[in-house]
Amino acid sequence: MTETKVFPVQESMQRPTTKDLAKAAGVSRATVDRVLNRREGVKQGTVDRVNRAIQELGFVRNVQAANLAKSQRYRFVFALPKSGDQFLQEIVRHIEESRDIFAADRVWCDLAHIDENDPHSVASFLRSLGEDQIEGLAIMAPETPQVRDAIIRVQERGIAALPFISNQPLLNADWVGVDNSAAGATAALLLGQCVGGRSGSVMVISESMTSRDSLERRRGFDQELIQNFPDIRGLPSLETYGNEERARTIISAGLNSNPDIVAIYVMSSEARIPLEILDDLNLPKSTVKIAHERTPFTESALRAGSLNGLVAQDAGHLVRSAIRRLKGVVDKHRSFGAQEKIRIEILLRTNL
Amino acid sequence: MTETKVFPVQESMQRPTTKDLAKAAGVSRATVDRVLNRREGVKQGTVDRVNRAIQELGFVRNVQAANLAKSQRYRFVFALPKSGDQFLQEIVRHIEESRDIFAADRVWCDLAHIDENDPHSVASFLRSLGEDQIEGLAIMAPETPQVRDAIIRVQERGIAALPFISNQPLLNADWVGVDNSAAGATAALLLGQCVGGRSGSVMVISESMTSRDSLERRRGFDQELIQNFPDIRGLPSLETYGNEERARTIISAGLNSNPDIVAIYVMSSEARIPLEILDDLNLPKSTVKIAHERTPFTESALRAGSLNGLVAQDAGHLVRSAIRRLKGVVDKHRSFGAQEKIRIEILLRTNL
DNA sequence: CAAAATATGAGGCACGTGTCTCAAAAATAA
DNA sequence: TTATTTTTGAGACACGTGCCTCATATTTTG
Repeated sequence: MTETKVFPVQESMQRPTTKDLAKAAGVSRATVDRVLNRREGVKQGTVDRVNRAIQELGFVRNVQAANLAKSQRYRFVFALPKSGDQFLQEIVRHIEESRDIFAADRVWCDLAHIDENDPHSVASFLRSLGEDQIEGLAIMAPETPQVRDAIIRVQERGIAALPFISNQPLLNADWVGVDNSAAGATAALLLGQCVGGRSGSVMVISESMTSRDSLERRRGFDQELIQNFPDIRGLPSLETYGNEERARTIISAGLNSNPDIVAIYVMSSEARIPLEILDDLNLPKSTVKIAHERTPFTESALRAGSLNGLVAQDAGHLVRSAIRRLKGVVDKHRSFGAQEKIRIEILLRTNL
Repeated sequence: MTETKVFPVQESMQRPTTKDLAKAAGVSRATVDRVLNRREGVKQGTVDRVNRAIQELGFVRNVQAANLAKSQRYRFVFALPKSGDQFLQEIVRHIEESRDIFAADRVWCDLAHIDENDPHSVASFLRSLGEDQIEGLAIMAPETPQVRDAIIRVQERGIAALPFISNQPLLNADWVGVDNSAAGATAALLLGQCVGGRSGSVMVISESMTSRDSLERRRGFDQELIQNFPDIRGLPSLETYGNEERARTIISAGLNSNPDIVAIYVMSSEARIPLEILDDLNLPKSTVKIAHERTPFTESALRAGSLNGLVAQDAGHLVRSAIRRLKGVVDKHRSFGAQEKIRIEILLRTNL
């Protein structure tokens, strides 16, 4: 049997224009324009007639033409913490890559470094953003009343604002990032599976436990461990504060005082320092190690077998998703829903 | 410290137009157009001058304006196998979702069902596609000389063609899908981890082993198992041919004749039938089960704990990536490289 | 009822590029 | 040199929408 299928062409695939709309609704193009762009001074009855015509014809505004007419540009700023761990460097790399990828879509991406631990300075940065300068903002900063309010005010000024990686839960807008509690649970499940029935305790290393993200991650981790791996006990989080000296001290101390450690969970996105320290301390080969985020370092550790698994969010997806969503907000797109959800990825040696 | 940053605005962020290009190169807009669109009859020296100006100004063609001028549309066809397993249904669902998402970009997606096991009919379908009907084609069909040639001829007719999910390796174009060998290896690694040191054999269930995809997956699976889990032995693949009766028979027979089975690997994307049969046969709870692809069925099986893990490719990403790539080819975009690579996902209960 | 306010229409220009045509200039051949 | 061919320029129109002005039609108010 021949599977020939003739595709509908020409007329039927020509999308209706505002002119068609005007004719169908029995109004002028000017009125159609007034309705489409929600201008004042149109009778409700007329608005309804136009909207009905939109429905019937399946009219979709030609965003390209509209952007052309408006000389619309998409100037976006990624506001990222100063501190330059490798994960952040990956993010920056992808932002720079995106510049080329989205250049054809009239998207500009700029970087701004903020002092994420100083809400005051972050807020003042946000205040400095005018809608004549940018159309959108993706911001990675810990949740703070001050910052949250500043973000709301940015939005009120007509700028699309999107929490990025760090959620701002009170801001019930959508955001780009993963569910940290689920990420922690995934780490626990993966870790538990690798431990494979042995019993003992897990060392948990974090840069700091002050942010909501860290706390959620830890909570998700503990819950999963308690429920499904009763033989594995999570130790209190060791906080390195990003300080290598301190990290070395507390990690050795932790190992000495807990001889039953069967696994180590490096919870923060800066995995390099703790992992390097652990390498120096030559642990038994059977000690399971799980970390977060894919960086050149964690990737090669995984390949070398000195790391069992990685729970990660795809830096490229994060960046591109943020751009597409900001663009969607500017274009007044409807629902972006699940399609842009960031997955919690599990990376093993075989699926890098 | 206040983190005020003033962003460069206006002129500097106005992308140069063809008019600017013409002025910079000291030629007319007509000549710029001739160079940009590779028309004949321009002296090499002039071409070089224009190209130099493009470099210097960092000119990027405004695709939106160009498309508007050309009334460019993107009519794409997804040619998919008739057989309607759940994974394929997911793909179809995402294609339909994409219609709305990409409508604003003037993208139409059509579906065509092909008889994937009849290369002759597939080729004749491909022959029927004219460049006046569609701009791009994503095709999921097993590799065959006949099909491969037909695809090449489709491309020669000026239609963007992209192997979709099923690779056509001899066609050294890029494609959208995952490395099946790595996917198999990942399944093995995950399975081995879950088995956790026990020894025994693995039942491998597949719909059929005729396609290259299946063979590669199996090969990747075996290699990983042999290298890293010497205590686990992979049994010969059981082929169901999509027939439930047959599946039931061979699975029970397999279980009876191999009492040391510690794990089951459902290799094909149609996991529902084998898994339902396995549920009926109440195996020991400790039997590890790994399958491929996320569908409503496998998802709930994972949630219920009757499945240990899933190795999947994100159906939504596959579809959207295919659309973006076809669009890229039509627009003569440069390199899409790694940014659109489809990941091999590991799904556990916690990261659904 | 007239006067004022509101609603709609007609038409034009702009956005950046593609695609024509026709004329002029430059290079090449005779 | 002149005749011919090749290369370039100038200009116009189109694409679909946004945005503006001004005039006319319709409704509301006093």
